Amino acid sequence: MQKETSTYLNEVFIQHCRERGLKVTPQRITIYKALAGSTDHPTADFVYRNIHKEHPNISFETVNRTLLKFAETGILDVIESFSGARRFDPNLDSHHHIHCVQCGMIVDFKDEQFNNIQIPKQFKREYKVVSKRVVINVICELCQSK
Amino acid sequence: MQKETSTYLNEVFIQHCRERGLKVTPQRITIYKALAGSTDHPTADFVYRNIHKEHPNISFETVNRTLLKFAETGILDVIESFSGARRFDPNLDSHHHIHCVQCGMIVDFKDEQFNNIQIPKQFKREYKVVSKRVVINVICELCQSK
DNA sequence: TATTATATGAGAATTATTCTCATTTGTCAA
DNA sequence: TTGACAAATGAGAATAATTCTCATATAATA
Ligand SMILES: [Mn+2]
Ligand SMILES: [Mn+2]
Ligand SMILES: [Zn+2]
Ligand SMILES: [Zn+2]
Repeated sequence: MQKETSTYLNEVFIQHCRERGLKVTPQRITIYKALAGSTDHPTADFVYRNIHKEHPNISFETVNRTLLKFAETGILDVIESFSGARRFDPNLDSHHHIHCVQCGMIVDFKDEQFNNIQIPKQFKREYKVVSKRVVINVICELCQSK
Repeated sequence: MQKETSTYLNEVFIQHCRERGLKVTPQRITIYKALAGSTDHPTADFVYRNIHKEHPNISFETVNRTLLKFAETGILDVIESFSGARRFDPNLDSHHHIHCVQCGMIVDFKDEQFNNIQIPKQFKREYKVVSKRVVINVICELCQSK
């Protein structure tokens, strides 16, 4: 079962790469698996440290470049951050974010109504919309209790 | 008229500082004036370079610290960015952003309907809302033409 | 299996941000 | 007005985040 899931992920990923002209390297497979299905919003450093235990030979440089390459080819998104490190988002479904302004935690939420948000008419011609999202800045429970 | 506007701005700013326990320094006045009424979304470096021509004695460190202090005390906002440098927003009115994913340009837009966006019920108790905004990621006209 | 374009890893370079500390200055009370 | 003093400033160093360079390795293909 574990094995089958893994095999399935591999196949999905290989397909992704083929379609985008990316070589299927062990490093990329590792990084992809670390992110697939996650609703985290990690930094490159976070991904690196996460996989480092199991794969100590993958360099930070490769992790970072791979994440950027994945973003470039639509395998994941670069999302808004409030300075500090760049944040990646492996969840490509249309969704919105709750963002704690103190600790930087980002939580997904779904909302059909918000998905239908349209760019104002006056900007429609000028700008080609890539994506859109509601971002709610909050102080999370943990940060409130400090 | 120019003079009166300037005097008025000074008074508003002095009031701001008094209410927040900030000392009114020439550096802070300069930085405040450079931002007041602007709908830009500058980085600290941009603000620094802007005022440097006229005020070559103000250090980058002071500009940066002042912007952070202003953000801390509600004189301006730190807004979402997509990596690179932190972006500030002197426009405190409730508004939304169109953000070019190529050049980083950010344009304000107003929308009554979007202002009424509520945090989903299930999160209301857990998170204290600080602000909320629609962010529309686009490719701007200029970037499209490249 | 040989070719080749692409990817990787190490280290250096660059950019952005924060820290430290000696000095200066705004504020306030006398 | 004039100190006293807490806060602010500026210079430089330190740290964090990102990108670049280039020699080597490797996936894809024919
Ligand atoms: Mn997300
Ligand atoms: Mn704005
Ligand atoms: Zn938090
Ligand atoms: Zn643009």
